[in-house]
Amino acid sequence: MVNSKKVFSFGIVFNQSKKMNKDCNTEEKILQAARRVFIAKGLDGARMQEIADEACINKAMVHYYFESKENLFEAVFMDTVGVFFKKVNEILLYEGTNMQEKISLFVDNYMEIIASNPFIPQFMINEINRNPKILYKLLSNSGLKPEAFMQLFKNRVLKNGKDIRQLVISVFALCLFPFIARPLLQIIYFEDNSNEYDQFLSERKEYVKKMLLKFLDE
Amino acid sequence: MVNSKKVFSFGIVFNQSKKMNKDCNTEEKILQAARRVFIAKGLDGARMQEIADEACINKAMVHYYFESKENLFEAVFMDTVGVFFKKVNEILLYEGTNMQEKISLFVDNYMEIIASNPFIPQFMINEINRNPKILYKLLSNSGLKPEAFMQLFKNRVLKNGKDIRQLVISVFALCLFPFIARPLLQIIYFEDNSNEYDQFLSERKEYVKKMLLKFLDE
DNA sequence: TTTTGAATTAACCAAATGGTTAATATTAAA
DNA sequence: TTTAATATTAACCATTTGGTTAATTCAAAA
Repeated sequence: MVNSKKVFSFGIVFNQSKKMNKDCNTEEKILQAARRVFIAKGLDGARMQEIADEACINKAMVHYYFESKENLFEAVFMDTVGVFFKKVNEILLYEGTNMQEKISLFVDNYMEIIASNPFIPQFMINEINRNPKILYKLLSNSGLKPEAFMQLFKNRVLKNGKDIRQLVISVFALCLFPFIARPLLQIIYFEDNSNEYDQFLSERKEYVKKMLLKFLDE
Repeated sequence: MVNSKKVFSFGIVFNQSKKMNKDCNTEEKILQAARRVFIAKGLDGARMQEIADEACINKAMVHYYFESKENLFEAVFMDTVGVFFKKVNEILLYEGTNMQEKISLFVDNYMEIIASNPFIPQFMINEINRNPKILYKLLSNSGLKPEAFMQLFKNRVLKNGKDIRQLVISVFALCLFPFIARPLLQIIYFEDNSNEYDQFLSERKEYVKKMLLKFLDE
């Protein structure tokens, strides 16, 4: 039998297991391999055999630890996006003396986080398209409150409550779109030069801040 | 034998075929059914049988007209995005007396086009991630020139050539992101109320224009 | 009316794929 | 050292799936 530790542990390994093998444990190896494959191929494009190969284990082990492909994918998704949400949550707590400073801090830190996990936005969008309900689970699991973003624009909220969602979504748009549409944009506007695109991304923080602050300036 | 008319016709039906059946022709039925299924399920998630069912024809017909799934997908993609590119190309020709007016016209018309094909951005992004090379084919087929967008910001180019790509990509970001990430945003910021989100989208044109014009204002 | 090529269908096929099983190895506790 | 639970593997299985085929229908030209 199988249902003793693994399923629904979502990458958080409770050390209730007697032996957690020498160098690295199998469950974690599977999760990481699965993440790579799912991100590269998507849920439908991914093959359980490929995940097993990537993790250097027998395919039966994947089912031993996660039962089904669906299950494994959900574990990977919750793990990956959960960690991401936590990081975002952290930077929302950074203090700034005024709205301008808060926004600057947020844009810098947020784009930094995305830059080190550039696949996450697309991964989330794909999954939410496929299965919107998973987001509810995730939101309640992660403690991330949508209202927290609104706090960034406190002054603005008071002045013009109606526009606040337009504004928040614009911030995300400006930050995320260059990552989501990278392959497309890199070909069209950068002759498919990857280095140039990286350069573009690193310069973008300043640009986004400039645009937002000028827009918000009275 | 089979290779007489169909393959690579990409939805453009050349009337070289003797009988083009009464009400609607099969090739077009397949293309439309395939588009629906591919958009809903993705290339890997789509099933040839489902496409056949959706088109109310025998599965063998799909292979008869398009040979392989890959082929059919490419036909659908080229057809769909090709038509889209043509529409965008058209609105780029609209005259405006100055940059401000050009941008306003573009944003209005572009978001209108997207609103009536809201699935296209995500469809393109997915496909380019999977197979970046197809974009080269598409660009040369469609006559859409990336530089054409730059023309929108002619004044700006002269003043600050470096930022022009940041600007163009920001315009697309602000217009497209709310469509790409709709299911996510609708849940988080609109309590999953579809009507409210539609309202948000229709109001967004004004917002985007306001933001861009204020930013570009000297 | 006959003929000829295209259109259509039901049945079929081989490969891929998610998943299982039964046997074996490993580990740590008793 | 024995034991009992967990971890691991190779072989296997049923189903799905993209794709094929051979027979049939259909439509128009001769």
